Amino acid sequence: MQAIRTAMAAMHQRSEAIPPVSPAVESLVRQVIAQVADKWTMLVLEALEEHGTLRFTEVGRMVGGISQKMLTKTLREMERDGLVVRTVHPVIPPHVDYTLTELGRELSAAFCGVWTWAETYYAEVSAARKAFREREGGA
Amino acid sequence: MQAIRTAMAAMHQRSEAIPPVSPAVESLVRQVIAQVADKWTMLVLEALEEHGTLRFTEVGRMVGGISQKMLTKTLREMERDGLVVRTVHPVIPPHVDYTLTELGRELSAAFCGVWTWAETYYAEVSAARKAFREREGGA
DNA sequence: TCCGACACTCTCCTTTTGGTGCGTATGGCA
DNA sequence: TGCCATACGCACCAAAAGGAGAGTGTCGGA
Repeated sequence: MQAIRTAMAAMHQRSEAIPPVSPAVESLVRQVIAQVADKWTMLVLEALEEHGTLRFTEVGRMVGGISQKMLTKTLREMERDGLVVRTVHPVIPPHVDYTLTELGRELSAAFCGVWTWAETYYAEVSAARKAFREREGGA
Repeated sequence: MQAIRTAMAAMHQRSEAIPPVSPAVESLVRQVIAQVADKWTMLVLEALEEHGTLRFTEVGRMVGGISQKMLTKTLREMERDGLVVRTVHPVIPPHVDYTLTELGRELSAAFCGVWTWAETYYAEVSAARKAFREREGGA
């Protein structure tokens, strides 16, 4: 069934779906979106937005339920993408601070709408899931 | 290093980081966010918002670069969560339509800010990545 | 004296994600 | 007669995500 893929690719190259922006920009935007539309990124963003500068373990506490591995990775990626600044204080028990950049704060503001949506409609999503289960799943 | 995890869990249970909302709601909201903050979900949402009602292959074309498996899965989850309506026309070459619900349109609107952010700042993200590479990576 | 704390890194392991390709039902078209 | 198109489900497989736990280096406190 690669016919569908071929058709997709062809259509995509001809960019029928996206007339206003160039394919290159589209691709970059999608890359950024895919990177940024991540659960942990969103959560860390929220934590830093709400509490300002935090150190490693504090971010972990605020986010809750994240492993150090994922925390390190997420923070590194956010630093790479210019969303946070990482400040290392070369003292003997290590001390590292993380702060949102302007870019990070902007993104946080943009995600605010999604948070609001989730808080506003999570009950409806639950209801929809229940209805779906009863319609297709259990019955 | 499960000390950190234990501390996190304890803190989280005591919900020091999230005073305004109850932990149960928080958990649900996070679940919804995690579900919805997905690359394909965002892309499908965009496609349906922009083009209205589409059928399976059309969604695939609009999104671009998605396999049928992921398309099916994403669409099913969105249907389950009440974001799209799936209408099956029982004709012999199968015909299935997908349309956003009001909930879906609201979410799409909420994500609009993130899209705008990405379009506005993708160049800065690229620059930040380049700088980071030069700082830590290659040099 | 010896453990804990910080901010990681590294290894091992399981789970999830995602791709490819095959099957399917059948009316319409060649 | 026989192949195509639609919207999938299913099986198999590779790759990536993600968690658990151990190691690190030094210093201050018990």
